[in-house]
Amino acid sequence: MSSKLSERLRRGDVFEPDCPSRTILRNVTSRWGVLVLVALRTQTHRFSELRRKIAGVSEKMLAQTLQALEADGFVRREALPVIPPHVEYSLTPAGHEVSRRVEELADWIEQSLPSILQARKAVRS
Amino acid sequence: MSSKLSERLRRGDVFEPDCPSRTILRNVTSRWGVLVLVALRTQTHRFSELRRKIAGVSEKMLAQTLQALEADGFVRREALPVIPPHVEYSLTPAGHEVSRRVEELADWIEQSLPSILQARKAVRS
DNA sequence: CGGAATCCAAGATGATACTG
DNA sequence: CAGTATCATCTTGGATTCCG
Repeated sequence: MSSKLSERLRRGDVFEPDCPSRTILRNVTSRWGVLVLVALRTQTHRFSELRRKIAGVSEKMLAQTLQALEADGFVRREALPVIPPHVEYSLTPAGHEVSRRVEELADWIEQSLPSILQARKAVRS
Repeated sequence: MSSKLSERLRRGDVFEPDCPSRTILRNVTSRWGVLVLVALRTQTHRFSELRRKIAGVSEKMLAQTLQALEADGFVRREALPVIPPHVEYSLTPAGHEVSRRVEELADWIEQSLPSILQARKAVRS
């Protein structure tokens, strides 16, 4: 480590327990955050569409995840003032940047799944 | 969706709740899994070295995380039969592949942190 | 439809003590 | 040193209910 603490904090350092980058990273890599980011890559989605696409997520967790990603500036929320309500979720430019990297990770795992499962040991996590 | 369910499961699909790829993804993107993978990129590490490098992790969680990543075939554990014990952790070839993608994500967040924090809203997750 | 609010179960995390 | 075991706690996650 050649850099001083102040420098590392300015630039962000996930190895520092109090660095905000850890929080961002947690939101992005959260159980549903990953899937939301990947799901929104192809197109904007309504709340209920996301719920269907991301099988297994509850309303509560999806709403919570979307709020966190919106707060971090990765997701844009547009509510059309109509009845019944109509809300569109899409990626911001920054969101597009992260989601690209998240998807690369997810894609690699999906494609490598067969060999991963073979190499997998019997030990349970 | 043009592919049938059977095909999607063969190849891995993180949007399928029962697909093993979701479990792998969770282990890899877990709170400490991400940091372990990035930490091991530069070099092999002993248990205590990892604990120091990944500030904030408890012994229990580090051990648990390492076991999960080892079970998935991403981390190799080598215990030298000496007293006191000496254990080395390193990445397998597959582990190197995932960690590369994980690091790209972490790096982007670290470097973009300033602009992310500016765009961040006051809403709390 | 798209949530917010509430309650509760389950899992993740941590501090501490102990051991080969 | 490198863990394991135990217990306490904090956070996640889900089901349900209600509302504009």
